[in-house]
Amino acid sequence: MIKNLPHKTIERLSQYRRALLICLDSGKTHIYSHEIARIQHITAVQVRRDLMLIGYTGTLRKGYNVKELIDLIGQIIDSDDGIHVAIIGMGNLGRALINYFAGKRSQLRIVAGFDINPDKIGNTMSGVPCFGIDDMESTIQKLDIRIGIMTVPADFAVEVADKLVKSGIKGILNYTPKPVNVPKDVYLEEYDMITSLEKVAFFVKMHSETE
Amino acid sequence: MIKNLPHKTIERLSQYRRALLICLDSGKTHIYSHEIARIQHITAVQVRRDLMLIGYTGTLRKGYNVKELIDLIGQIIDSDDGIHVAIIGMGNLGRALINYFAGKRSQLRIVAGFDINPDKIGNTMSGVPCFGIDDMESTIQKLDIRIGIMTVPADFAVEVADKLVKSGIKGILNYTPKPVNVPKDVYLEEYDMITSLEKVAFFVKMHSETE
DNA sequence: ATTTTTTTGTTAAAAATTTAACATTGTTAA
DNA sequence: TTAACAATGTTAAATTTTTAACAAAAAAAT
Repeated sequence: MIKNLPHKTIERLSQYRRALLICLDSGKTHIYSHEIARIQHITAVQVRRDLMLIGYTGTLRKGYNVKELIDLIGQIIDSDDGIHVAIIGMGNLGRALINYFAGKRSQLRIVAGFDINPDKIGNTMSGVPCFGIDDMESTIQKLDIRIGIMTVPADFAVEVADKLVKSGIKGILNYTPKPVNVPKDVYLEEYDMITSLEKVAFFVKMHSETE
Repeated sequence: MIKNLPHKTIERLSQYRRALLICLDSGKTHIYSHEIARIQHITAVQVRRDLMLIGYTGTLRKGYNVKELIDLIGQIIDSDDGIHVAIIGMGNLGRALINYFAGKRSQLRIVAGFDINPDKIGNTMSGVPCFGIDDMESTIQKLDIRIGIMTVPADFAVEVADKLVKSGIKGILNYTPKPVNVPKDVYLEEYDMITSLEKVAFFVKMHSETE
């Protein structure tokens, strides 16, 4: 793929695919742009525009072929072969993510978890083996892990991020409330649940004031 | 606050505040825009612009007064009195969120959890009492809960959202991978961890291809 | 005392993203 | 057959968001 797709389009493609997979399961073979739009709370124009950008052409008045579209989105956002992912921090959030992914056949496979708690090390959780933080560097290299999801307490965030970088990881998804720094050849995505909640609270307040 | 702040600014204000609170703890009384920027991986101009929008003026060559700025951000994004929040789904993710918030003195207080599992109902987790889903409507009204965080399995998402709306909730934060529909007087924020991970994977792939 | 430096605040420009407008074309209906 | 309709695909406009440019002023350096 030589295209230079907008970041937002990438996010939506992932979401379209999820919705499409559900449609497929329910036996639907075609779907209209406005149906996809309604599911995602966006406009039909935006859906069509995104699909235009990836060069997919639907059938006039029939909509889009669900299966074809799923495949095309896969060609664009997936890698040719599976990518290995690790969870660092096997607390509640780490386990939640593992369960989230368990059973989903996806190009992204969580193949290892890391923790400092000796009680967890050596066990497997939902099929994912837990290693000690000290073995992180070697294990990441041995298992060819490319992406790390950080779900450790905030105080460990910086240290863990540094270790991940040293291990040669290519992407980090940081669920810690603490921002971390990485060299620019490592893709970093940070998400903060507190910010999201505060945002909701703000708009709730906003709305109650303006009525 | 009569201002019409950009959504992105709201998000950043929440993040600035978090960083500022840490600064305050470490005894720092003033901070420069470029220091805030560096922490958040953004530019100093953006910080200054955001602060301009909320009408805060720093001291030339001294930077911003940390305490004052924290207070001002609070005036803008917080409500005058605390807002009550509920977690629906006391699984791993729900508990993770509760622990996240535990001990933080914040205007946002998680005052109830809900679950269908009878073993959990009646217990408290990190100080948050767990109620049955069936009691949701009455409990939400009794405790004056304004915001609901959905952390249930995807299959229950739609049902739970409908119940929340009927209970008179004003904002929903949906961590389910399933988009839900709400009337437009309810503020809805959806976040999907799988999308975030797929996005990281895409840009990792992207980067490896273009070198 | 004057110059340089550093930092803020703000206007203007640029870039990214969304929305609107509309041409096109199968399909259905009159 | 012809007209109306309903959907896609695409260009253009509008909006939102970010970045650049630069004036102003306090502090530091000369």
